[in-house]
Amino acid sequence: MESMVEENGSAVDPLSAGSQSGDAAPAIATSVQSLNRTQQQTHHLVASTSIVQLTLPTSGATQVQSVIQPNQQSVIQTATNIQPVAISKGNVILVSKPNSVIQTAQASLQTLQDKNIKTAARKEIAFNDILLLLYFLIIQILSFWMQIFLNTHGRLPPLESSSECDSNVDSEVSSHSLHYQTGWLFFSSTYLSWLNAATAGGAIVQYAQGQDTQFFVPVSDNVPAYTGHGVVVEDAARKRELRLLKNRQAARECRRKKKEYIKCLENRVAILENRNQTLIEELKSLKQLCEPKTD
DNA sequence: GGCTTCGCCCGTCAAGCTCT
DNA sequence: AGAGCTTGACGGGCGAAGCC
Repeated sequence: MESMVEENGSAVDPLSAGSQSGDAAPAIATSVQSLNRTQQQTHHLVASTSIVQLTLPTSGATQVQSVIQPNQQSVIQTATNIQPVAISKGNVILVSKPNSVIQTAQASLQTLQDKNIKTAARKEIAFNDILLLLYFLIIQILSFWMQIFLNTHGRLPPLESSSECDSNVDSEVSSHSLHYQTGWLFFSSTYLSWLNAATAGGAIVQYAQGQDTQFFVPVSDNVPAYTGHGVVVEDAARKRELRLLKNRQAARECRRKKKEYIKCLENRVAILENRNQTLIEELKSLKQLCEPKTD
């Protein structure tokens, strides 16, 4: 991943560069230097959402500076009171250096923390989207298969062990022209507890233990279209759900990138305004120096 | 307290673009 | 050509702030 940290005022366009590679994340203009420079360590810079996030070595102090570097032939001089900041792995950089172009107001600390919480919550929502889709598919398949079984047997499928089940269900299913693929998920009416566990970020799959009505649900990587009694059940709904899910995630990512881009532009504005002001002041001082003394 | 407005975020649709 | 991706546009939900 390429880092998109601005250095010396040259900004990187997060949309033009980041969107191409797909994994590059833009960062707010903040250059990072390790005090342990001799080791030539490459620090991994990640900017999820709008927050500069660094993945740094666990040891060693890290110095955070503004885009204005010291010892440079620039009209903008760096303040000398740079405070080394020890950064633990995965922490968020908050620039708070006096006289820096980039100032992190104290009030924005809370904002960043809130955004962290919101970002985490949205990631969980995205994860739950997948689980809900999975749940939706399972319920759909389950309902259809149960209906077929009920129509032909007048009862629910019996309680059977999973090892016996494969062949039994196979014959039942094939006799009813129910095409299915590999993988049988042992399913029961206790699936709600499984769902709760899954949506809570816990277990992915829990098999029921058979104290109540149990049945089997065909599950495959590609949920097939079923043919029962000559009626072809299209998987258009499944495709639509998948498309909506992907577009939902794409929209989130698009908005995130746009916000990053806007923040980057705002930062460039701040830098250029500061530089402009400094140049004006330097021009004034030079004019005063060049003016002939009149006294 | 109830209402209106505003800002923000989200999901969805559709059009354009890219890739295979 | 078609599938998939990206993004602008639109509408809805929700919370905060202001007004009565």
